[in-house]
Amino acid sequence: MGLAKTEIFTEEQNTIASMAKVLGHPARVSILEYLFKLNTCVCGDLVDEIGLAQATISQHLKELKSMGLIKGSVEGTSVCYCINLENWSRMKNTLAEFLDQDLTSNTCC
Amino acid sequence: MGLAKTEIFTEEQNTIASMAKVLGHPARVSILEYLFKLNTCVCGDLVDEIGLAQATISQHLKELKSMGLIKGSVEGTSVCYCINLENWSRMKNTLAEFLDQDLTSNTCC
DNA sequence: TTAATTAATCGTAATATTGCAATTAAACGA
DNA sequence: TCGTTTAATTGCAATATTACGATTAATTAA
Repeated sequence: MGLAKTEIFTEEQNTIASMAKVLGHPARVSILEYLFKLNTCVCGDLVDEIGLAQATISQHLKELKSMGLIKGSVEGTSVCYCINLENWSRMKNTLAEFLDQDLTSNTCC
Repeated sequence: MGLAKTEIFTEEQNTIASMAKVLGHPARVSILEYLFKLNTCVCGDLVDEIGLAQATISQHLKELKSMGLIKGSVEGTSVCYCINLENWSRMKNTLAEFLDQDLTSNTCC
């Protein structure tokens, strides 16, 4: 079907999955790393930095924005992007909690 | 195209993306949480536990197995699954390193 | 106003993902 | 052996994702 049956899972499970999903493409990972590395807003040069067409980058930026991980502000003819630290932190905590699960004992395998 | 241009990204970026991708579906999140909760191998009852068809569960298990996050051992007519702790830990560290990026200063936004 | 620049959006093609019914394969018990 | 049980695989349909050319919208500079 191509459509996940979100209604049979918990809110938490759907949240974790959608957070992970937005990180599930190397272009978006690359964009995020670049924004962190620059440590400031990035106006324009994302298309040059990553080797994808302008329309494709714009689409990935839209997904990152819709998950709240980045924010963009219009600056003249260009748009400046940067990490949304509050939401990034929220995501980090949610995913870390999931990843930090541990088995106290591993009785069989 | 539907096909990610993996060749233009770094090995690390592709690794992070593929790890995140496998966590990007609530059914797989649910399976992993169940395996952690039970704290032991699970033989069979995954289909009852999660409300998806047997073929669908089997497919998700296959993806988790191919990423090395779980391992299954044949136990008579059924198959027992459990978390692969070494690989889980590896993934946790890789993703944590990515998520722990921080901005020392946020000069513009 | 007009041209130039930049990024979003639209439209489209190719591929991937999700889900399930049906079938197959493997192992056990009678 | 034969039926039963369990899970993998196959085949298919529906939807999602990725990518990009072309267009549009918005802003600036001349």
